[in-house]
Amino acid sequence: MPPKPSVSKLVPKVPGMPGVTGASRRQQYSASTKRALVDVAEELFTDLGYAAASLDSIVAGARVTKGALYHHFSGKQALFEAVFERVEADASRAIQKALKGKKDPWEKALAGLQAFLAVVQEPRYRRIVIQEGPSVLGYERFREQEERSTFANVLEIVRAVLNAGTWELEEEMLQTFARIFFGAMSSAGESVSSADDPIAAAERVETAIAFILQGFQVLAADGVPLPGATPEAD
Amino acid sequence: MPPKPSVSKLVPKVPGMPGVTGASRRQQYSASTKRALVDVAEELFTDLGYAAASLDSIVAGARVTKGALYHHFSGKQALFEAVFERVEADASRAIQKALKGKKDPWEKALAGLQAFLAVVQEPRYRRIVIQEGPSVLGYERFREQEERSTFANVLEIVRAVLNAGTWELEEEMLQTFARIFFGAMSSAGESVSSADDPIAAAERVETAIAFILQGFQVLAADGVPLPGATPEAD
DNA sequence: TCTGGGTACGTACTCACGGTATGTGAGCAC
DNA sequence: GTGCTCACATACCGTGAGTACGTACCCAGA
Repeated sequence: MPPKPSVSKLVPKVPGMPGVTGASRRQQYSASTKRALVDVAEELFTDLGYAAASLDSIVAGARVTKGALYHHFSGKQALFEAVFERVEADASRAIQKALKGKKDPWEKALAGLQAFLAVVQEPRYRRIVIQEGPSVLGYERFREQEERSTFANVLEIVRAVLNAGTWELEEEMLQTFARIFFGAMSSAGESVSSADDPIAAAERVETAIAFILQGFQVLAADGVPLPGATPEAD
Repeated sequence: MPPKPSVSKLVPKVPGMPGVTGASRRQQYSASTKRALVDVAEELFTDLGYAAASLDSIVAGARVTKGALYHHFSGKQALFEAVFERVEADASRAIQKALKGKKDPWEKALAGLQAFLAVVQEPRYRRIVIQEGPSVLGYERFREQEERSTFANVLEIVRAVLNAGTWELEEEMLQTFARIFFGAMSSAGESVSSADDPIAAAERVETAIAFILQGFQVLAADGVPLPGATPEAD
């Protein structure tokens, strides 16, 4: 319990909620105002979108004022970026977790795909990362962020799968394939989340991508070189 | 209410040499104010983005006032939608044109892919459709628009390619494959347009996608059924 | 214990921008 | 020429991002 000053004025009370004390948020969590702002912002950005979520409503939800917000963030966009990074980081961690322990590249790929499809269906990921991200951050910054988190996972998986055989791909070609798969999975994931039957849709996506990967295997077995590959002793 | 028998037309009087300054835009192009607004809006939305392009600057560029704008459009978003639809329609036409005359599905696919990669590199398409579209229109409306134009082209190509062999795919599975390829091409296209060497990057993408399609062919030759395919007499 | 500076806010304001309400001249219809 | 509508123009309003500045609190050092 922090030392109680004689009078705390301007306490934003919740009207009609006698159970909630009038103590200011600052007194309760003075150290975590920033987190409270990000929490509320994440919710409002998810529900309303960037433009429609006003700073007034965000600071009201966090029970602070705009002064506090501008103390911690340089502006609305910076607040959004904080939210964006957290959502991306969470998504990346979820995928990493799914990959954990899988040793076989194909198993890894399947687990990663499933985790990715799950993430893409989260409302906050869809809204904040996919829908608003490019517009608010600008395409360059959006791409940078993506590169460091979710895309990195896809790249890792693709690398594992494509290098599993007798190929040793050029880095640029590998990046190209990763881009292609990343886009394929994103788009497919979005279609899954807006499908009438998401479970069936997810299965179709998994089947389709597995089929594509199977094509890779067969080509490898037939000795067809991957484009941009340098032959490797087997 | 009786139907209007005549169409009111404003004939530009233009008594002599129309000076560039002075005369109101209404007198010169009163019938095409709407198009002028869309033209200017397209340019400003492309250069500045949706939020940063103010209506004041748009109406100033079109040499009208906000009253005129709100006479033709219900608001800023409606104006954006008009721009969006035109850009999408142009893109779709460009792809259709590239497909024209190609009979062989593989040839068709390659031409379509190249046209798509070209479209994705246009600044207005990148900014208005890819970057701002989902955010401004909302995901649902964005998806709808896409479905009717660019995606429809991809679907057509994928249908031609996948049905070329001995398969007859279920419609849903076909849609899934089309989604996957659409996403792959979008993502790849974006990476192409932001690459240091777009030409080389485009070649890599074409190579990679051709390789994937080759996998389909080989699997078909090996008699591996496409998932969701009903066998067909050959 | 006093004091000075820094931190973490709160308050009150400005300004730009989207949207609206209303005014107005030009051109038919009769 | 009178009245109506269309195609705008102008003036205004509300909202919301961002800013200037004040202030309570905390800690360090004298």
